[in-house]
Amino acid sequence: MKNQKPKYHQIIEAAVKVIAENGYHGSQVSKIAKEANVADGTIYLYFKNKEHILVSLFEVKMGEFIDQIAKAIEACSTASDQLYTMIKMHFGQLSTDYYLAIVTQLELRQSDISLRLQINQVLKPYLTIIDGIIQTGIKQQQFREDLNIPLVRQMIFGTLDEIVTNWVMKDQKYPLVDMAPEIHRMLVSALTAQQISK
Amino acid sequence: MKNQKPKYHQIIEAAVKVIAENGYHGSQVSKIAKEANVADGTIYLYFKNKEHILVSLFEVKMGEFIDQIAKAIEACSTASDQLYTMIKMHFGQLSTDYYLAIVTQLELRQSDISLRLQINQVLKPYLTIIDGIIQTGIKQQQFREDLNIPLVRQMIFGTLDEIVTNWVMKDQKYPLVDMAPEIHRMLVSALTAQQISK
Amino acid sequence: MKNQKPKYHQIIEAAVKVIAENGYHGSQVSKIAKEANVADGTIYLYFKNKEHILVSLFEVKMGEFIDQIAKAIEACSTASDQLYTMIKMHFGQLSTDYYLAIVTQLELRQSDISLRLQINQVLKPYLTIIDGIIQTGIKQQQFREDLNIPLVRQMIFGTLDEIVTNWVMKDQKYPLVDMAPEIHRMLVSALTAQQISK
Amino acid sequence: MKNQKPKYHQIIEAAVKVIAENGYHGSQVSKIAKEANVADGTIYLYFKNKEHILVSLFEVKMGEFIDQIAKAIEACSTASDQLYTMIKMHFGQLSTDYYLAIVTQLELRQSDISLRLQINQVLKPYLTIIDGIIQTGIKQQQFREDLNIPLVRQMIFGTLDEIVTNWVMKDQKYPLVDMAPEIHRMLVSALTAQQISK
DNA sequence: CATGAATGAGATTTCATTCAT
DNA sequence: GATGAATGAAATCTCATTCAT
Repeated sequence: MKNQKPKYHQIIEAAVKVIAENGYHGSQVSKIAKEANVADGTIYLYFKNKEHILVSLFEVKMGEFIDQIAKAIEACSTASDQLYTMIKMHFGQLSTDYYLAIVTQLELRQSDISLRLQINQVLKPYLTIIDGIIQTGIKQQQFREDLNIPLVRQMIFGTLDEIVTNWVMKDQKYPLVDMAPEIHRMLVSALTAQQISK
Repeated sequence: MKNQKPKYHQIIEAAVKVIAENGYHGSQVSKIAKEANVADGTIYLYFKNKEHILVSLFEVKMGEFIDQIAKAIEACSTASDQLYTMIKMHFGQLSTDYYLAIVTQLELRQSDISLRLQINQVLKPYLTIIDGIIQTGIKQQQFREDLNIPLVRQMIFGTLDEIVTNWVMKDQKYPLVDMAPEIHRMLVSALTAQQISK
Repeated sequence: MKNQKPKYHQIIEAAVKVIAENGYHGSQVSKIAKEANVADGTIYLYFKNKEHILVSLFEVKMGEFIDQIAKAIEACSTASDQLYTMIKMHFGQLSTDYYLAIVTQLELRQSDISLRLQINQVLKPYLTIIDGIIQTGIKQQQFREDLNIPLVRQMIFGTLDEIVTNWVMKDQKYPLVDMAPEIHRMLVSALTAQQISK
Repeated sequence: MKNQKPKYHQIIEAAVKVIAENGYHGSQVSKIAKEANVADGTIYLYFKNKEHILVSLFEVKMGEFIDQIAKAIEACSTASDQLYTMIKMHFGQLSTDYYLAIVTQLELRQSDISLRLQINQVLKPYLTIIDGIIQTGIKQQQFREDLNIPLVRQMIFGTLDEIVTNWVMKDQKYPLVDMAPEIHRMLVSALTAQQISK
């Protein structure tokens, strides 16, 4: 698959590297072209414009990211396990891919709103996965049945995202994955029917 | 107070409006100057450069935002009440100030990293307030004593921030403050010592 | 005389200092005003515009410069002595007034052509003095009678000016006045009727 | 040779013309680009910035200027002949190239000191030629052996430069080259061992 | 398919000068 | 006479995109 459209992937990989190293505003098309070993004009044979490189980058990388998570979750039976797996995978993948973490958590957020809306579209399958976990939890009577699903989804995603962003900005001084159990415990508590606390 | 440094505040207010209406990249200094009814050059009597307008804007507006929250919280005795008040205030203030919500949730995030770091400094007092609530809850034995405070803080802030951002991006179709009780309930559950769930 | 129009002279002196220290393009009117301890607007009560400050500066300073030379020359009987005195005075005065040398030799030359033409007017009396010396030398049959006076004047002035400029640019590493006898000897030779060198 | 890097030379020639006609401060990059029939941005493919256009202009033009003189001098055996040739060439070349004379004698002197220092570097080979002539004259026992070479060089260059500048400022009303014999005579006299004038 | 030279629109900031107090 | 806050015109340079080869 990598050998189909080799230039296409060359350019995407070059873009990730260039953006991670030079920042969003320091990443000119010509710099990406040079890193990809193609001419500036060649970029435009594969991408409509600069914004399209970034959207495609996000599509490809987030696609893999989400696929990994989806696959891993299939193996889990309870909603709690699924959530735990998701958190570990989310943290794990971004821990592993240094450049990707910088690009998605810091640099790509500097894009303008039109690009951000497209990025949100790419994230939708991830949000759907989260929704699925929540619904599973409700069905399994592990989570409260009166949960407002979009709200819960925003809590979960907002929490994970904020934690990763903090970790990236603090130069990854601690192992991100170690945070998973604690986060998992808190999120499950948040969603679980409370015993009468007297 | 508004009459002290009137031009300074004129320019800040103009900047909020212009950025909310034209987007970060569509907000030229000359546009802000025209909206503020001053000459382009006048801007530079009050602000070192364009970035400094944005930092100042954030300082002034977030300063007020945080002060309001801090004051409201003083009246609350339990950590749970404090948290509820904070959520309501956070949502309430951004619901009320349409322009400010757009600017802080969407537009200012497009700034480059140097500006984002300055913005983070401005947010610190807010994070300190959150930490205070958590510690109060622990002391009052309402929250678990083994909480990882930075992590909890990131969960709380990430959750609220993601919810507001979603609300802004969906054109504020629902009353944001109505989300407060549900969020509060989930967050308190997340932090509360769980009964043995068998 | 200094107490008449005290502000006028304050501003001139401030301009010399500011230009010497900050360079021509680093010398804003506001900087000169601050150095002179007056308000920006006050400058315009004494000078029509910025260019006028510079012309006036040159008039005052070159006026003194030329007066000193003229007075010294009166005491000399032969053209050769007059020339020697002139050279010594020219070098001596610029050696003594560090700031003035920088301003006249380096900074003021960056002015535009309209200002340079005015500066040339101020220099005219100096050129007249040089012409006078040449004519005296011819009358005294010390210099050749077929000299092209404007040309000779340009040689003399061009030589002195170039030497001073080199001296200023090389950070005044050697005593400028020490060059006088050598220069004098060469210039006198240039103007003297040559013996048949067969 | 002109057809190598054609745009580069187009821009240089355009710069000379535009600066001669509009003055240093009236020569915007866009004006030079229009005169050169290229887009504004094209300038920056060949020159790092505006200052670099001016330095390059001076390098190219003075390079040719100096080469011509150097070549012409090779054919002369005595130092006196060399000096005469140099003067004639110096005057001749600037007489011929109207625009160049204005640019080098008047406009380029308005540049700031950093540019002037670079210009001085370009002039160095010319000064070396002058030094060579002086040394030849000494070796040939035509000139005095106790000459202070740097001083003599400054006299020669300062004289020629001042004369050309006067000629340019007076709108070239007389044929500059006609001055050569007179100047040559005076300079040779200045450097020649004097007969005892008793 | 690939190239890369050329394009040209667009915005921040400075600073001489004014004028109401 | 003196002030200094306010003015606003003006120009360099970048970089996404094109198109002839």
